[in-house]
Amino acid sequence: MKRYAGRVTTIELLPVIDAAACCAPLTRETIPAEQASSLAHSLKALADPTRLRLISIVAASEGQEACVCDLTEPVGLSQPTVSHHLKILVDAGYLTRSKRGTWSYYRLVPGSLDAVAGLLVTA
Amino acid sequence: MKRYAGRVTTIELLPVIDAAACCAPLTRETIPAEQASSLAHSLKALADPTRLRLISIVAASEGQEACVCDLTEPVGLSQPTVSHHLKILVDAGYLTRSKRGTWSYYRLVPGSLDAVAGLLVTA
DNA sequence: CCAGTTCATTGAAGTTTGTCAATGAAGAGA
DNA sequence: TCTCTTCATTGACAAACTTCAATGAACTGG
Repeated sequence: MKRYAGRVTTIELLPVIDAAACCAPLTRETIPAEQASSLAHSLKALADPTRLRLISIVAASEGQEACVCDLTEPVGLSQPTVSHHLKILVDAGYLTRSKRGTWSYYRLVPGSLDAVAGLLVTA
Repeated sequence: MKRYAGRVTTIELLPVIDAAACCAPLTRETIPAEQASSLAHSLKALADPTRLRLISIVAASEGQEACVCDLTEPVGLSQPTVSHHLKILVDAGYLTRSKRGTWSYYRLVPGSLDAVAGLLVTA
């Protein structure tokens, strides 16, 4: 029998900030399996070069927000692919989407990156 | 033509701490593609529930080290699979391996987790 | 109402990843 | 020397991921 992480139980996947609300840093004591899955999910959303660049571009943009059309050219990928990555980041709690007219504007969720970082740090 | 992250150029993949040595945090300015790949690589090594647990168990162990045989039972996976995950963590610079007799002992690289965390943090 | 723009979703194809069984290498102890 | 233990590597397979082209939904401006 093969086992795949996160397939056995149906765990609730929280946005980063909620996931960080409860827990001790990784190295203090052995992390429970469920928390490990949650943190892994948060990290996986971040563990892609394109998504890191998207976050970076959004955060560094005028007014701290950007629409899809601003993002396809810098990352050099098709619009559907960019939308796909953005969805992953929104679902994980790093970005928010607000639709105004025809455009979708994406913003960094304040504190979301610090929340994951805080779970990794040793201190 | 399909493009896959990290396949186009042959970039040198540094251990976490070296990768963190140079760079500004993610949100200050747009991260260059090469740095994004490097950081994504570091995060990917961490973005798995089993590997997070392995790090956690090793760090919380007696003497801050553990051998493979101590690790298979807690994570509930086969020995080859655990060795595989450990290799990924060593290659990424989070763990070191030291062989003593028949046993391989794994230790957390001090500062490695803080290094990645520092690249994510907003401040 | 029609044409054009922006963007999300769907479906498909190739790549990568996580896992195990089987095997092999290397040291420990009889 | 022979056997046992520990661990890494190999090969195979299924699931998940990344990407694109095609499509459709929704708003904008004539």
